[in-house]
Amino acid sequence: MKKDNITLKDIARLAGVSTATVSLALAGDPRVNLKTRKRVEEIAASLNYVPNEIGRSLRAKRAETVALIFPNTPHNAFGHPYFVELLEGVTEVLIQSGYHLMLSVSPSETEEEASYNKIVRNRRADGIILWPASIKDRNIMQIIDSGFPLVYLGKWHQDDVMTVERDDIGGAYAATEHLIKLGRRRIVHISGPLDYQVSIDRFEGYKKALQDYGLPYEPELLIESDFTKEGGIHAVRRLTQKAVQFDAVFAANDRMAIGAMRELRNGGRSIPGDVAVVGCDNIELGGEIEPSLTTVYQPMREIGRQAADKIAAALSGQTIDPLQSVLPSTLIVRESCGAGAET
Amino acid sequence: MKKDNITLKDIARLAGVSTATVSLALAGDPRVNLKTRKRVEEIAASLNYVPNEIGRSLRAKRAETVALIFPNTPHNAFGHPYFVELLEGVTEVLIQSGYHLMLSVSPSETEEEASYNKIVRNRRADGIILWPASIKDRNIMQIIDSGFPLVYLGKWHQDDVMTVERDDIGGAYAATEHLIKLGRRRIVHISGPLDYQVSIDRFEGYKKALQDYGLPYEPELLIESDFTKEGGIHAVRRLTQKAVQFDAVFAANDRMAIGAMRELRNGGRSIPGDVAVVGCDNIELGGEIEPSLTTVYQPMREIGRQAADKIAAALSGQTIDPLQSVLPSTLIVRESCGAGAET
DNA sequence: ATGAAAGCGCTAACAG
DNA sequence: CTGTTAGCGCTTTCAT
Repeated sequence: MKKDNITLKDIARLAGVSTATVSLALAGDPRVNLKTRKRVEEIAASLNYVPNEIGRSLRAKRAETVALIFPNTPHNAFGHPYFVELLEGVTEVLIQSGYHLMLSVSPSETEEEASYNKIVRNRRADGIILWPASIKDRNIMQIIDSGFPLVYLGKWHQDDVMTVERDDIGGAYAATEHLIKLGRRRIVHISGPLDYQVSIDRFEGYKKALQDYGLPYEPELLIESDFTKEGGIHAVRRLTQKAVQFDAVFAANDRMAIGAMRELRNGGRSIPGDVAVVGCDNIELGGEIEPSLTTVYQPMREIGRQAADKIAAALSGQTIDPLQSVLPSTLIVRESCGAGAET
Repeated sequence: MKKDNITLKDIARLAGVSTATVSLALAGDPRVNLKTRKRVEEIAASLNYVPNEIGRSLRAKRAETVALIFPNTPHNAFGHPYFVELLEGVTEVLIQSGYHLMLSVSPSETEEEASYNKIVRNRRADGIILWPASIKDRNIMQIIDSGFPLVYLGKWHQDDVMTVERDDIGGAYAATEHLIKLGRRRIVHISGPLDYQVSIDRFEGYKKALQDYGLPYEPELLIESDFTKEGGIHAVRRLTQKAVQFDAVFAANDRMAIGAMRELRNGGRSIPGDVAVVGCDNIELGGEIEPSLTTVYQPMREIGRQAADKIAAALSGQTIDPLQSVLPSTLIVRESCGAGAET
């Protein structure tokens, strides 16, 4: 059972040299005689030696590990449509750069402080990629102030902090603009909870497009919801109750858009004939339903890649290319907006 | 910038005691005077002391970390429908038990050996939860033989190895039985690649149900495919080309089932009227399409929980409840099978 | 070209 | 009750 692992000492003994020499030899240091090196390497290989990284880490004061911190809030569980793609991008780069990935779920907001603090100070990770839970996050300030390497996935108000962002404002703008260009004039926006940065930004993009095209923003056209399909359904019900007139819906995510579509059709309205609908996120479902959902695609995989790139570069002391990046969104035009295009 | 962290030594100096005393005091050891303990605790708190876990790990020879190893093969990327749920279950328990989670993507099969070996021996993790890439995996044997704590997510041929399994055979059996009870007699099975255990098992369950109900297994009713929607489409095309008669389809996953449905309707066949369809996995999409997809649900979150439970128990030296668990599948009856029930 | 020794931060056995 | 000491596995001067 569970025999102890081979250490440098074992190899040193067998090779008849000191541990220091073994260490140097295995590191390929030119100072050590070729013959000794060969011998050491052979013995190491035959014993199936794998360095104990804990020892190495303690010595080097580096864990060769990056922590990906993801909040565990109702709107940001792992089931979040972006999570998997982001993770793919992050692992792809991290593995290639030789870092381990520690996945940390940030717990309830009350315990967040202790949690962040631990991750930062217990030296288990050399750097952090952080998906922010909410905008009001004092604890993040602490990490940043401590100088701990961090990539923040979102907007941050200091320009010396590494960030990788999706362009939520631009995406929402494009979606709204698209509807306007198709001749829609009374465009409802079903937003997420407005204490989330993502909700605020998508709302912002919506308003900006209206304004740029000379349409008034009317508060009755804004329905604040919760990112769920049911939320989309209820949003449409509220509009119907209040007898609000509208010919288009831009929902801040696909699930709400799909809920809205369902309820609209239940109410006898055709899509896109009576009401054009555009969502956000490009979840798989959107491409399969009838009519298929026009939506905004955010390159989360690439965001993950760039975040990992930045943290890896920072950890190896390189200067970071652009410290902050915003990645463009793409409008995916399908049937629900009535543009007649297919994807 | 990045000031060095507080260590025991710092506290010891400030408190005027030795590091050993500080260590004991913070561990709440009763041997240390209450007054000194209080003082030490205060100083530690005021300095915001967080133990360096690397040092602790080296000493304790434990990393307090569990690695989740997930293969990076075409059929098992993070986008796999089960991955997120599994991950949720695993993190839920692991966090509660105080373990860190290291996420390891096992690379190309050629490099697998080196990779496993490293994870096992470099002491970065104390235990492994392993999602097997394929059935022919010599390397896993090595880990098991070495006595390294491992939970294998699937079937394993030695009963002293910890496993948590979903019941693929039972799930497939239930799906097929359901179709038979609905009066279907010529049931096609669209399988996954038959060098995957999951494909073999689901095929097995299918055959078993046929046999139990006195229906012959006919090789022309088996189409081996690849778990993709396109695979489902092509499977139906092949059946049509060969003019095979059938009144039901049991697909080994939902994506193939959905592809099959699409192609069947393109060919003018109604669902479930002409052909009843049942899938496997319970992906979100299945509940939304028209007609909604009857499918087999596997409790992956619970599997993740139990796997984490087992590894945590093993690491704390407890005896494991049942060493091996098989979790039951549930048939989710919707519209595509024609049972008239709704979910 | 190699070895001896120190030390990363922590804990545990043993003294005092 | 507290301090001393040693050592986990590794790397890195500094001697030799």
